[in-house]
This record gives sequence, structure tokens and C-alpha cells, in this order.
Amino acid sequence: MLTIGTLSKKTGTKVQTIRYYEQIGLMPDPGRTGGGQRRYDNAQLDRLSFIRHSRQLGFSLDAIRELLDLSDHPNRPCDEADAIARRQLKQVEQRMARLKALRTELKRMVHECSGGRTADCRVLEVLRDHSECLTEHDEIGA
Amino acid sequence: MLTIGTLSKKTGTKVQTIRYYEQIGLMPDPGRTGGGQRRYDNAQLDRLSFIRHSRQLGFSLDAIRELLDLSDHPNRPCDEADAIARRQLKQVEQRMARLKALRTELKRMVHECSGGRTADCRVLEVLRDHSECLTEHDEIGA
DNA sequence: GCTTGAACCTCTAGCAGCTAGAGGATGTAT
DNA sequence: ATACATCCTCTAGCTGCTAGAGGTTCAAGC
Repeated sequence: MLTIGTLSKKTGTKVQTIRYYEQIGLMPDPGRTGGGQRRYDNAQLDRLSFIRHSRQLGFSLDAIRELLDLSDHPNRPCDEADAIARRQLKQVEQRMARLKALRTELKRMVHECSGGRTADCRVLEVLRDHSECLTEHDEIGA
Repeated sequence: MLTIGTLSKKTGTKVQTIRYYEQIGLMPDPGRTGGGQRRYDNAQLDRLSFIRHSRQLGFSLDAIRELLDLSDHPNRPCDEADAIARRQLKQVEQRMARLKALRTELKRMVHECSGGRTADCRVLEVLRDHSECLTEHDEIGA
């Protein structure tokens, strides 16, 4: 039986975050001691590791909820899990493409700055005038 | 003189967001009609465009605040603006590196899924066991 | 058995950066 | 004069946590 602190260290998840996952139903209600402290078993350790690892790969909590659900039903076809992963992959690729365009623009800005007064600063100039951009970048956070 | 709706359309910023920017002091208090509706001039249109464009390039609202401040003082040296842009570029590059690692992992997961039952799904298996990952991916959102 | 102190508990509020909706006032065209 | 799109303020919500207040429990040492 593990305390929440031990579970926290083993998974690299903050104590508050574990309680948060419980609150939103991602982690089950754990057993409690007579005094009301949480105690975890290995199944719960595995579950939290799964969640943690999925987060590191960028899955949303909602996606993780689905993945956990699939993981709990070994006889269901795995198309859905596959689809979720593909969706995630697609998102990652979109984000990468976007960042690439941003990098180009930022590099150009920084490169052209000659270090004079702000009045002549290319960085600020480019920000002022979108038409100077060579690439398109229309959505944030994508 | 522009209404908030017109400004919204011209810059591609939602009305609520413009009011939000005003609230946090990123946009100045605009003039008002007798009835209390906001009216904007071209200087404010430029300012919002600047903000919007900076957001598209991924700058935080705090960074934008600094950039706007620099932009308002044409005689100051532009090192600071340059530094902010460099910082942003660095962040973008870090994020790209991270996404690259994630993409590798996701591709592998998806590639190996053979489409059977969830019990044998490689996607779920990899999520269960971090040690199967070839690359490191230790921080989220980086 | 008693004391200490680290670790636990709940609850509330806060972070970025918006977004949505309620409920009502204004502005403009006809 | 009326209709109705657009405006107003205010509050609450989103994701995914994180921090702190104020109080309780557990385990180890004496």
C-alpha cells in the first residue's frame, strides 16, 4: 500500500495533481485509512503511470479518459485507440508545421535587427506590418 | 471612427477579446459615444493589429506588453526588442524539438498497431510501459 | 505512552488567454 | 416610430494544473 506522497514520487506526478485526477474521475477513489488518508495499490500505480505517460505524449485528459476506458476492455477492437493516436499524431504534425513557419519569421526578424534605435528596429517593424511576412501563420496554439 | 465590431472584423479579433485586452491594459480606453459605446481610431487599429500579429507569432501577452512599450519609445535602443524576439525563437525551437520526439513515438505506436483486440493493441501497450519508448520526453507543454 | 514533525486532509482561489451567455441599452435604417 | 443588429456590463466557464490557508494523522524516537 502506497501513500499519495510515495505514488507522487514514483510517477513524478504532484500530489495535488493526483487529487485533481481523482476529482475529475480519471483516477478511482482510493482506499482510505481510518484517519482518512489515501492508500494506493499497484493497479492504481499502473493507471497513474499510464495517464502520466499519455500526458507526456501530449494527449488531452479527455483522450486519456477514452484510452483508459479502452484499456479496461481488452476484448473490444482497438480501432478506436488507433484513431485517437492518429488524431494526436496529426495534431502534432500540424503544430510542427506551424512552429516551422514561426521559426522562419522569427529568425528573419532577429537576423535583420541591426541594433540601433527602436524606431528602426526590424523586429518591431515586422510586428507592425503583417504584409512583411513571407509565410502564413493564421491560427494560434494550433 | 470604428465601432468595436468593425475593429473586430478588420483585425480578426473577437469583440470579447478586444474588451479583454482593454481590461488588462493592453489596449487603451477608447473614446465613447454619448450612449457609452466604444469608438476606435486608426492608431488603435494599428495597435490591435500589432498585438494580433505578435500573438500569431506566439508571443505572450506580457512579452507583447513590453514590445508595445518599446514601440512607443522610438529613441530607446532596440536591444530589448531583439532579446524578446530571440527568447521567443529559442522557445519555438525547444517546442519543435519536443514535438519531433513525440512525433517519432506516435508514429511508431500507430505503425505497429495491427488492428486486433485492445488487449494486443500496441498503442495501449506503449502507453502502459514507458520503457518501450525510444526517445525521451519528460516535460509537457515545453 | 507521549511528543514531535513530516506528510496528509479539504477547500478556495489563481494562472494564461480567452470564450460564452444573461439581461438589458444603444444606434441606425426605414 | 419601430425594428433589430449591435453594443453594454457582469459573471462564469474552459484546460490542466498549482499554491496556500488552516487543520488532522501517522510513524518514529524517547
